Amino acid sequence: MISDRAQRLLKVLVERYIRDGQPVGSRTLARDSNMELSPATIRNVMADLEDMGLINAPHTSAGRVPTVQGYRLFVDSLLTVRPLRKSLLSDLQRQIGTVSKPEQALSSASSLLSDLTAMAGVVMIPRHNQESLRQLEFLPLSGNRVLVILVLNEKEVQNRIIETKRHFSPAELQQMANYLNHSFAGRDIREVRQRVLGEMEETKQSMDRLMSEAIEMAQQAFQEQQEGDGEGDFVLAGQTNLMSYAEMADMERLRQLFDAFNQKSDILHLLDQSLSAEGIQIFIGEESGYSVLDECSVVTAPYKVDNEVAGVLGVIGPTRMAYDRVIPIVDVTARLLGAALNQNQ
Amino acid sequence: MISDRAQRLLKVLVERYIRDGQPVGSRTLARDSNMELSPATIRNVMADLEDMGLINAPHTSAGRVPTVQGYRLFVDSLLTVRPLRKSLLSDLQRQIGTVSKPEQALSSASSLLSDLTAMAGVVMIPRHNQESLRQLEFLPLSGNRVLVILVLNEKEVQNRIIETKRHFSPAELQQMANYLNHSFAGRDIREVRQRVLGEMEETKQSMDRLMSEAIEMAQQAFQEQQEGDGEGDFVLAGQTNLMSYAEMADMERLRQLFDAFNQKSDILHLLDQSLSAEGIQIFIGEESGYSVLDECSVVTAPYKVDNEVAGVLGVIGPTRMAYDRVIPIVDVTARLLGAALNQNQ
DNA sequence: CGTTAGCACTCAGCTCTGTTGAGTGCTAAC
DNA sequence: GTTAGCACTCAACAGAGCTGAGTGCTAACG
Repeated sequence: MISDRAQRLLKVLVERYIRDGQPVGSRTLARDSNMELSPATIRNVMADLEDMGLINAPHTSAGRVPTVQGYRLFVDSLLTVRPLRKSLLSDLQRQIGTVSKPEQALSSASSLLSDLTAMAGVVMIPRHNQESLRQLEFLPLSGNRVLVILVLNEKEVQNRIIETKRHFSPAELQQMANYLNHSFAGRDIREVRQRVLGEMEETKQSMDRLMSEAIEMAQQAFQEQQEGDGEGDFVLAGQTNLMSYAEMADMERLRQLFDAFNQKSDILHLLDQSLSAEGIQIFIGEESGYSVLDECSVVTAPYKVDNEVAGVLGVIGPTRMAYDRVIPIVDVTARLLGAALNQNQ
Repeated sequence: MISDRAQRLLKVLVERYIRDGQPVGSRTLARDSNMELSPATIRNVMADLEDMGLINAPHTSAGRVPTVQGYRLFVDSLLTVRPLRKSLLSDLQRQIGTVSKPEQALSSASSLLSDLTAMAGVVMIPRHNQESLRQLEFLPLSGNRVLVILVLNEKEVQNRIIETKRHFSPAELQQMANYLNHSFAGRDIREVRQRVLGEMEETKQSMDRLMSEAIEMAQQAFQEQQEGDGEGDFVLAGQTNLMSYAEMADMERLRQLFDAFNQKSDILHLLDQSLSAEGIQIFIGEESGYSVLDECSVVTAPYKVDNEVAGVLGVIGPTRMAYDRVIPIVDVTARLLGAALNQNQ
């Protein structure tokens, strides 16, 4: 339906528009395309492209600008990604690979994304989909409150406060912790959750009263746990980069976007969607479905730890971004971050 | 040196300028001041004020605008703060007082500041100036690395990883932790730090080898501790409010400010200065000494827990802010936050 | 029949222009 | 000391006119 020639011209037009942000006219396109066509011919083709909804003119006598559908076609079948330069690649490797703490790897990945693309870089913090309980500790607080410390996955420490039905002595708490550690240490946390629920029933009468109380406390501890975990979070760098783009110039739109960064929810939903995708995913303009991102594009890639998808990272910028550069950057960063987290854990 | 009449006029001028952001001319001022003076007289007075460096005119035939010194005089001796309305006060009390977790109190204080003032609200997270060690735990990791868990002040949990000289068995680690808990539990953390250093020397040969190794590890654990602690941090809300002020309109200035929020260092230094002050502190424009804040004013107040200054909170906005409203808001919020943290701990 | 040149037309953006209104400083009179 | 009057300044706005980039349409060309 869409001729080869028209596609080639669309490609040149989009590239040109991405390069300097001005609507592209027929003469410019004729020169740029190296196709030995006169501007008049180009104009005919452009009229066709406009009918197809791939480009449009901001006003009667301006050049043409790609529409969302135009970008889509461009990204899906016209784009030639340019591979990263060797030197840049080893730079990246050094900067992500050499950090000691995993949180550092995340934030440096985020900064790198934002630096390299001059846009905003986001890295969703990994949700370990397999968390094994290593050790559990109870410490008494004032009243009936107890501080629970959970050590997960070798070296991750989490803590929360639970309210118990009666007061427990330090010795009792110690005993309960011993029992729970003995029964559950080394198991996956989801398994623990389930077994705790199961044992609740089972031990109601049959067992030592203290043990069944221990199970009850464990249930509380792990239940809240789940909630705090699902919240999710991400590391962001370079929002301010977005301020320089003319497309974002009107304060109101930018403000909404910044607010979204703070509230995180919309952005998180979008990243969540990308979790299940295999490789690079691109949301152009309104495609994302979140109105805050209306004149933005988002390029994401999941990263893997232990061959399991652990999280997503990506870049947020104006629709008119250099996809050919951004895509490999996001891709490579995802791989490198996965590798760094793997080796480092 | 500066006549009473001139002061009264300066006050009206500043108030007027704060109200609607336009340079104030002699006719307006004559009307506003209710002083039965003609514009011509006012002009004479204004010329005097300009000579004193308290106001100036953006261009030849515009009205006058307060200078930094003008604001200073206004804030220091002319300002009449308007007390908060009863209803607002009880609103505040409800919103800060009823949260369960201390972190929630901090972030809700920050949001309240930003909502009420329509500017950016900052709350420095409290640095407990007295941290007592409650319990310490060592867990072996791969290689010679050990995970240290510190429980401070009843319910605060911190953890870090240290590298040991040789490999320790879990039993050894347990023994060392027992020893350290026995010797140091309940003591102030700074005291622990000092005593650890002292005992190092003392125990070098005289004691059990394991014990002296324990001391060495403790030193590592607490030393890094200090560093992580001094970093400081704050909760911020409502940066985007700043985008609506005409004063901040030029992107570059705003961008610098946002970057400062991210890097936090400049802002933290400023807040640090306010830690030692008794009550409300006000930095107007360049007074702060940090060029990012050049056209901003910062109003801060320390808040107390246990009658000891625990942290600082405040508001950042354009120099032209409604000081008479902002000051009581910051003041009351500081008190309420202190009360909330007190009762809740 | 696809391609091209030519032509009339549109429109954003710029500069130049004059006008208006708010404000000033100065001087002389009250 | 206070005020009225006057000449002057200047930002802001609106209108006019020009330019350059671009368009759609039509008719001619290979």
